[in-house]
Amino acid sequence: MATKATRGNKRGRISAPSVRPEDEQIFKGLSFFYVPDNDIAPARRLRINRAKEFGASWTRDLMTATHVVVDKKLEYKDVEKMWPKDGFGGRTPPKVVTEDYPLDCIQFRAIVDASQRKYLVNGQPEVEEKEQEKEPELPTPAVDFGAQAKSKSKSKSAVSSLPLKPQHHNKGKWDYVPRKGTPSQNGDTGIQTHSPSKGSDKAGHTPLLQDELSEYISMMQEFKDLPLDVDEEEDAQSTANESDAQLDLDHRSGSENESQRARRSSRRARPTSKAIAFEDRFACNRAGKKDANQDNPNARTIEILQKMNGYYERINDHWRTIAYRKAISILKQQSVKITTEEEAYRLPSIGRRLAQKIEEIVTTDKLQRLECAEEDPTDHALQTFLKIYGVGNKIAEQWIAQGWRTLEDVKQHAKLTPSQRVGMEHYDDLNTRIPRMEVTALGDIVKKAAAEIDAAVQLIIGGSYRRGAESSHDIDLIVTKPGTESVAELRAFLSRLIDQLERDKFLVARLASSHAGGDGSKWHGCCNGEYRPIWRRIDFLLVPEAELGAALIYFTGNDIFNRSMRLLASKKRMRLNQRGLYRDVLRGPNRAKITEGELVESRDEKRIFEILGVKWREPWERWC
DNA sequence: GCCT
DNA sequence: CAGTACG
DNA sequence: AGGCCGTTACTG
Repeated sequence: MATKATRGNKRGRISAPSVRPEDEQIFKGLSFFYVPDNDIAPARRLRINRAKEFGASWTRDLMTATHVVVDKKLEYKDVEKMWPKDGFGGRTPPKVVTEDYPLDCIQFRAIVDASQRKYLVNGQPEVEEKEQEKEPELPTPAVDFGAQAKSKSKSKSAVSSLPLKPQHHNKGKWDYVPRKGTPSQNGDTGIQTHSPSKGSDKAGHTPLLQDELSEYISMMQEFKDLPLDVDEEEDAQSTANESDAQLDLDHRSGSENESQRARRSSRRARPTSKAIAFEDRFACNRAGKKDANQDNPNARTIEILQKMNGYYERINDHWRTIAYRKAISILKQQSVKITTEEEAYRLPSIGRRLAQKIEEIVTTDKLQRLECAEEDPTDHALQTFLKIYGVGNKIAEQWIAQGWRTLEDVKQHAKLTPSQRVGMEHYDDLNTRIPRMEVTALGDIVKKAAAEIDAAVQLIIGGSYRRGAESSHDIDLIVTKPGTESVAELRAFLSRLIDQLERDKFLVARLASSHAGGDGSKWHGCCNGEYRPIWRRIDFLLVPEAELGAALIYFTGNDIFNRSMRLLASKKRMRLNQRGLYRDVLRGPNRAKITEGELVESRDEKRIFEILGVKWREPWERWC
């Protein structure tokens, strides 16, 4: 719409600049000196006029210019030679920029930073700047663990070496529920025994790189081999599964669409410099930690994209949310600031649109789309409503459609479920974060009560606490006991524990509890805080020891980490959930049953990582 | 929004 | 069943 | 065109 004015001239001759409304006069007070100093070429004449539309004046006198706008085909020395020998007489010399500069300003309706690298004229020395390598032309050769870019064809990772499932269709359910317990005692648990590539050379050679987890895998590999001079990354995983039998399907030739892959440069640093390697190790090492954020060079970009993501979440634009999440995840792993669209576009999970947004953020320090979104008057109400426990998009939307905008409106008019009522009445409490120390203390209270009921029961605090968070949104407790093989063996205990804690006035509300007799395994509710009468969210998860590993992965998270693990598993024709890691079964049209042998591992957290081909990561390294 |  | 919540 | 985590678990 903003371009309408010029559009009118489109096929006619270039007319005099129309004047833009006041608030678009971004160039007011600036005068541009163009190099070359003419407007003969229609294209640049158009650009000059366009700058005028936005308030610039076109000067033919270098001495009065605030900016020197240089044709991209010219060199800096062409500009330099017109520089007055006796200087500018005390006034600040004009800034030298390429012709992109005014265009960007216009596009973003703002005066952007003229000193950015992308506006440097050919041959123009950089002002200062330190890091930020120039990156001549070609992006660095990809060194993704797909590693096709390497001349050696040896590099493979276990990750890509298992046969990949094209997709997992079959939304139907099975009729059989596999039994508990991991057959880990039968040394055969290894998947490898079953990894006969089925001769499906074609099926199993895609180096999946698209999901979040694989990004981390690649990082971990980078980390791993950085002390060496980065020979190859392959044996990174060989330890992960002695299943090197599967290497047989590793001979994927260059068959695959490497061109496609090659487009995307790896975020792996080239091993050219130890300094770089070290830096990257540092970044990668911290990428998985919770505090990897603040000094990330892309922190501001991430911040804004996260806001945008939050908006789409509220809007319930599910798939867009996923795209943003992936992009943010990738961005967090970058050790270098991503400045331009092209730079961003090279990264996996970042397409044209996000790349453009990233550039806009970097150049203008904001995102128009976001500001626009935040102006939506209903958005504030949406944010408020969604923080009520038990209220999701549907309800929130309905309420807003009713015209309600505040909690007061809801309180007066809405019909609430019991859970939502708790969420309403303790809105502030439940949206207050819990300091780590308090989580510890509350956990101790529960542990003490539990010990009096059954000394053998173990309680493990999971969630963000286990990841080392300084504060948590709730308290996640895994309830397990040595020797147990099914949830049923723990249910009686939980029942007694809950009763006791309610008598103690520790537990104050139930939100979602498995009804006795059922086969439930979780209990959600509220407890009193450590000191003040403040309510805290608390979750119990019943876990037989036989499933502890899988449950720990689930309950430790974070959510994105879990989803990537599960996605990765599915690509390998396996399934991961809170009960265990399973190998997928070939299901007939009528959903043939799963046989018991399908459970691969559930007891040992590390084994699940291994079998999945993921290098072990400590809980605090699971921040995505 | 991105990817296959 | 849809909706919500859990990591 | 169709997938994007989980035959998740719980509520009404």
